[in-house]
Amino acid sequence: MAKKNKITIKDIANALNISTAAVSKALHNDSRISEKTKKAVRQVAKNLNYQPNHLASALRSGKSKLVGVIVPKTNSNYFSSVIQNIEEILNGEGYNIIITHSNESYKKECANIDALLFTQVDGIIASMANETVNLEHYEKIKNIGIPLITFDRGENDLNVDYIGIDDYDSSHTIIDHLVAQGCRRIAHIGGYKHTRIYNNRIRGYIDALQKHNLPSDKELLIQSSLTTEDGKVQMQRLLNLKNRPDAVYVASDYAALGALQILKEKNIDVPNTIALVGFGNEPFANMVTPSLTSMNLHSARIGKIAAKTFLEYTKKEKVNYSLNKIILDAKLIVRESSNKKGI
Amino acid sequence: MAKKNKITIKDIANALNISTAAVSKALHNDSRISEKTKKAVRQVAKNLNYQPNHLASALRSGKSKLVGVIVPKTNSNYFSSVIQNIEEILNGEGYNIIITHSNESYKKECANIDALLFTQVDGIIASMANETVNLEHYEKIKNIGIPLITFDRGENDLNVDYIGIDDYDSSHTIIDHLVAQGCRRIAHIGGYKHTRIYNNRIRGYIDALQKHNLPSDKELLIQSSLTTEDGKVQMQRLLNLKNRPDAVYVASDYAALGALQILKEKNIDVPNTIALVGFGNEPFANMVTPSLTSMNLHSARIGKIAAKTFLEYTKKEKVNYSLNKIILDAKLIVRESSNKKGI
DNA sequence: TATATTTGCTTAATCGATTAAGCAAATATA
DNA sequence: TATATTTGCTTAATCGATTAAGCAAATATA
Repeated sequence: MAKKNKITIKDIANALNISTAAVSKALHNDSRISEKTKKAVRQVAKNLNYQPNHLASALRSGKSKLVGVIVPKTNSNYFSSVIQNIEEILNGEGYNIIITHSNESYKKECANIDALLFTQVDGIIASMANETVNLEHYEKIKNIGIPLITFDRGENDLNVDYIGIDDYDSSHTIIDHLVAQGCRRIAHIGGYKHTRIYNNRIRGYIDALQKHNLPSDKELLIQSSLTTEDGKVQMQRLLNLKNRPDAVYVASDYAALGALQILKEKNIDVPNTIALVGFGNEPFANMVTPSLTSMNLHSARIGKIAAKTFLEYTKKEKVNYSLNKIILDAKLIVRESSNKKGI
Repeated sequence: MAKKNKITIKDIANALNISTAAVSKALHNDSRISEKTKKAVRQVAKNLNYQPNHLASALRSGKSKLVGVIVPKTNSNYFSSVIQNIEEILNGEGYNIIITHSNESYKKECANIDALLFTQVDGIIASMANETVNLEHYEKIKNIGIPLITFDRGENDLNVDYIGIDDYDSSHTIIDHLVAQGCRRIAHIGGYKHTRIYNNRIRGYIDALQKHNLPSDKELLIQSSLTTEDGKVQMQRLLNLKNRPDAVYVASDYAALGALQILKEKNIDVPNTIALVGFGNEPFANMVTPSLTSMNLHSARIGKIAAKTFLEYTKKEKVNYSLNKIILDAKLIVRESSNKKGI
């Protein structure tokens, strides 16, 4: 019935014969409004089924109570878990989130940022696309003056808060583990060097090999897009080598999955002929046969910290960006694909 | 520098010594504004780096250009694919989407709807939580008069557009396949009957068995939450039967995965002792060993159709809800877990 | 009792963009 | 040439909520 005619504070004001200002204040529990009036306003609001118009209050207050989230993809468990935890924290403080994904495309990422700024979000929490090298679109966010928090894939150059794990150290943990398993010729299918986290993993890989006095063979270090498809391609490339590796450390579970499929196809014994370690601890790591050793990235904690970091900014008068790095320790989950001793 | 002082149409108007009305019209390419003025306005807007204030225009026009999406979970490939495709279509028409997930909880779903309505979305595309039986919160959306489109998990009682697959028919396809494989005692780990899609799958299962003159044993029909965890529990229950099934049709890949893990644990030959079929064709269906036969649900098409259905409504003067059912044919992807003949 | 403070509201401006109504100048038509 | 129409803008109201400024009545303080 009464479909179109939405209830506004004006309707409440008219019903009680008071001003809209009084209604607004009563609804916000202003101390200068009498309890009697407040009660009456709340009652009428309830009776009329009043729903505040968010656009109007957002326009007036300058706060949309929306936070934008940019992830490279939503169909990875890592990112969807981060998102869930961001949402949980922010919902509790009256914020809603707008989720966008770049699909690893720089162009899409730019479009996402434009869309989010257009929607007048109060802040942005982002993890960058693989393609992203130029950071101008992120500088745009900073220029507007709303909080910008990065996680997982961020860049030092941007000089904003960052939450992630210690990638350099994680590589050490993985190499230490593989060496302890008796592996001596360890390959690395890594991401692109221009992305900080992948660069750190590569550096960690090289330094850890050196630490163990193992040769660092150039043909064993591969840069990849880290998709399942490219994992297959790169694993095949490693198998084509005259001198094959006895272990492969892959910087993403998705690519590790592709590698595993090739290894199974070729009937290569995993872990005894070639041990395999992934990164990210996606749920399927536990589902495949052999189950995949992988690094757990604490997605839930990262999401919660990112959200809380944003909330910190909202309490400040002015946004002063700072590279506040929060680095968590990742945990290696050892499974069949790298456990030669069978326990 | 010029951080806080955002550029508005007033700034453009002042720069050119014309009215804000003229600027607004020029930016919207109104035919009553001269080309000369339009060019000047566009130039100044560009120079000043003008970004329209979405909240203001949304408030005035009554259109937020936001669409809410409610899914039970985002970490399933099915839902994330639907979302991606909704987004793709809607972005093309200038809409942004707000993604929320109920986490299968009725309470969370209610909260999501309130949050979306509060944000003044122009429409909602939803798939219901497992827990949802009462539909009052969805009626609220209808009362407000914005488009409501459901997919996958919808209810006839709601009488709104629905996009999904033919669940009843899908069960027939699966049973036909299992019977062709020589299975005679087929169990069904299904969802809750109160959810239409699961009820249809159950009805299809029962009718298909009858069609093949197979006994429909009550102990072989199980209602489940269809999580991986419950898949394990229910598979164990089936194995405890005196008269075990020789095939299990599970209404979700997640639960099928749990079932498969139990079967592997007990060293039961899949598919030869017990054949297994899942539903949803999640990516891991292809990753596990043995790979899992499953129903492909056309997530991309469903997302695109849902978005286009919403867009249809926006072209109409008034929203007239109608149960416009769009039913796609699901496709059975036969893999190792049910392929006894080996090809 | 006279003055100061507090209480409980109202008035009017405002956030930025859009739009109905209208007006003067330019152009078209009779 | 006189009138009608079109062009290109302006003025002012509006979307709904918030808030600074202010006022009268009630209460507190000197």
